Amino acid sequence: MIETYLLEALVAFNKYKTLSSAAEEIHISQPALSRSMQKLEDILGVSLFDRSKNKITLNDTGKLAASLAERILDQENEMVQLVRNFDSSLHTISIGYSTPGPMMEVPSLINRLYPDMAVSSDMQDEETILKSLRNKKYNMIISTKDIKDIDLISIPYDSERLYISLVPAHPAVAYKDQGLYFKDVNGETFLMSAKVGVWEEIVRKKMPDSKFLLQNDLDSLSEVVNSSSLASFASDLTIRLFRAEENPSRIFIPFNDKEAVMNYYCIILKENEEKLDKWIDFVKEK
Amino acid sequence: MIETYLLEALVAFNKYKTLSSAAEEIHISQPALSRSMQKLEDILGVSLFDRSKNKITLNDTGKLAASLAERILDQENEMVQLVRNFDSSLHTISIGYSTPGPMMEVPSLINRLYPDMAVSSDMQDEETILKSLRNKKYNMIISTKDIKDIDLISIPYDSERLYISLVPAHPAVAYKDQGLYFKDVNGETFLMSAKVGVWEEIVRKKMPDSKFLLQNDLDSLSEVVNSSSLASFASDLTIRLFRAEENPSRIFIPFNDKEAVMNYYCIILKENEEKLDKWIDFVKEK
DNA sequence: ATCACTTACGGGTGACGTAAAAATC
DNA sequence: GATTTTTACGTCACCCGTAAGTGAT
Repeated sequence: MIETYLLEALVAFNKYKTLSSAAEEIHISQPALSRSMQKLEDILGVSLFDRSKNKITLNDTGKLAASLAERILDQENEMVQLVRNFDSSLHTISIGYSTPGPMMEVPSLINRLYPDMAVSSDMQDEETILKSLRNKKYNMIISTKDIKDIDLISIPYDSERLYISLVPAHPAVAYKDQGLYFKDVNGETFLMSAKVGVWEEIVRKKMPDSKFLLQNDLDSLSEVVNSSSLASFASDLTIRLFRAEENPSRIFIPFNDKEAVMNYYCIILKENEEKLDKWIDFVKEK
Repeated sequence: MIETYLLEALVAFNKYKTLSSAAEEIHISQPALSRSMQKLEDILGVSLFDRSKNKITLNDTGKLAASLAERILDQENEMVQLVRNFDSSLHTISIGYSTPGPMMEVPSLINRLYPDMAVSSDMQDEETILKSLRNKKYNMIISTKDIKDIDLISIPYDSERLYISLVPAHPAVAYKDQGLYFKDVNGETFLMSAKVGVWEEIVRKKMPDSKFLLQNDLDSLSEVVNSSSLASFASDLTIRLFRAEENPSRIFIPFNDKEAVMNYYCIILKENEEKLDKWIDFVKEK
């Protein structure tokens, strides 16, 4: 049988055309490469090169061998990739989201239930995450829609109400206890994360006269928010997670509109039921 | 990169299920195989086995790896085959025939022109050899038909006249000088090689009342012929090749029928023109 | 006790690099 | 003289087999 290093040597020579340059490229000495080529001919029992005293080139047989060798090496690399990916998929719970709220909470919950598993998170629009769930790119998604299907498990998972975040001096703070409506603050300028998923569409629609200053980075967003008197958004979920109530520089007031409440569903492929058994029990009992 | 011996080891283990039996099958010690499996896991950075203290089995990742490894080994074997076949095709002139006459003569002529080339000979019916020429299975065919085509070279190559071979006591020997006709010996019983190609059809058609005793092996045919007084066939070509005229136990009389003469054409794919240049010149000058 | 696997250890093959020679440009 | 390839030679890596150890049947 032909060892892989010989195939690599042949492919390198075919690519770089001289023994010296090919040897340099694959970090072996030039005599070593020369010997490897001889050995390959010996194993195959076939002449692969046209040799003159200080020149060596592949003959037709050699070119054929080199192209076949390249295919084998490609396949070997593919094997390594596939095996590593498969293995990592066994040790990873991959989750798709359409809004950032659950994405801040779920990974740590998962981590508590499956301490040896890695968790990967990804946010895309509703349609994309559902497709990727079916593609098995995700093991589960947190959707804003309750999708019933024979091969899917859908469990209600929490809900999230949008809040407005205001400096204490803002006049709308008067609504703190009773809450307010989008129309009450339509026209206000908001600082907002660029990655809020479906929320963006809602606030733009309900407050068409408002301006939204999008910030890509979450850290810089909170920095800007803290040093500015502009309004921004929060939710019951983020307030709880970040203990934001303890921050005296901001007052949070809930929106009362029905559109300000997002109901989430945890959706899992039936075939992943066993893998996520503990998580499913946890969500159902919530 | 993963060396081939590691893939072989993995595939063997997958096949024989225990390290000890697999090791035996591939003629290495069991500890060596154990180490190879560890090394493979190390290279891939992945666990391939479920291990208990004295039992080891492939896990799902391992099964995936084993099946991918098997494909790679298959491809490597295929490479060896293809390269060897290609090389041997470079050193072989492969010729298809539809009759045995030229097959007895051409190889030695070729050999004289191309002393370093091997010659392979094969007899099939007209249709098959033409197809195999186009398939590149043959470099050239000796056909009984003159085929004109854009990608073919067709050169008249010799002709062959059928003779009857008789014991001197046979009454038809009287025709020795003037020749005879098929109808003159219709009804005669002939000893004949089973591999005479298109000749068989001709003699059966022209001498419908004759019986033909077919002999598979050429050597035993000539033995039977020599020890029998039955008629058999020869041709100017075989008489010349075997100096059969010097054999006193047999008289050869030509058939005068036009069907008793076969005109041959040497047909070559244009793309093989260069490879067979010397042969083409030789045939043209004949 | 036997079997199956792993770990430990010493040995030998063979792939490597360095050096040198030969040939071409 | 610089470059390219091959041959020669000594070295070292590493793969192997033997032996020993551990746990399961």
